[in-house]
Amino acid sequence: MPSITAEPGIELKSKLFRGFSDGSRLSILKILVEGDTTVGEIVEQTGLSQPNVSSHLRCLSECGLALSRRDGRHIYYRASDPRVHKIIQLAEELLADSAKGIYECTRYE
Amino acid sequence: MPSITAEPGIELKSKLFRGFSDGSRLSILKILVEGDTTVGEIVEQTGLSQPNVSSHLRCLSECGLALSRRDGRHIYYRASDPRVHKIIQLAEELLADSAKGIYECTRYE
DNA sequence: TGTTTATATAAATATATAATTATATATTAT
DNA sequence: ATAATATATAATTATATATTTATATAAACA
Repeated sequence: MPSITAEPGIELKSKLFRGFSDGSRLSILKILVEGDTTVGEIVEQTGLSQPNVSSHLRCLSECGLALSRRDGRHIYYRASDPRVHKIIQLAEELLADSAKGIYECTRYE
Repeated sequence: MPSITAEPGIELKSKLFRGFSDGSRLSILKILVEGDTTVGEIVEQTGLSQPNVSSHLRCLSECGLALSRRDGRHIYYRASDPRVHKIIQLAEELLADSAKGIYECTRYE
């Protein structure tokens, strides 16, 4: 990523946003901000395959957006910080105001 | 994207976050939230190639995160909404805190 | 009008990532 | 110890996307 004045940590920040930038992960995050949830419940609620959910959860954990704890054979996941919820809410507000423009967005380069 | 209870608009929201989810775009956004900037200035400040910047600007515009206006042969871009800045700030805070948490961690349990 | 400057687009390539299928690990119960 | 349940990992495939190089458009100016 060639960049002259690239602020240090910019890659880290963009990685953080990747947690939110996929439909499956965002659905999962929206469940996690409501509270502790097992992988199985997430699988049920999203309709995604179990390995797929597991893979996304790993990504979210590594990015610092989710935390987990084991209880018996279940593993409970939750959002790591209330700001995860705030970020989603801000985006939803922003989107509500400019939804029309984004409808036509099909490219991401 | 197989999803049972996928909230309507979830794909749209995740698309919005894609604007932030790439290092080059995030660098550009951080410039845009400071105010009107020409493409040339962005190219200079980021060190990215002109076509690359142009391409990212198009994405940001289509996603509703940036607006533009032409003035002579220059085109000025800016963030579309103050919430763009807020979202970035929240993410930075979140990262700073989780980094701090790791830094301050002296116990290994 | 022709040239220079500023920005956008197109084509090609390389890389990243999401989802699937199959399998492994960890915990509890029998 | 074995089976059942819950979750994670690996390998594969398919698709998305970032970047480069080359070219096109649009405005200002000589």
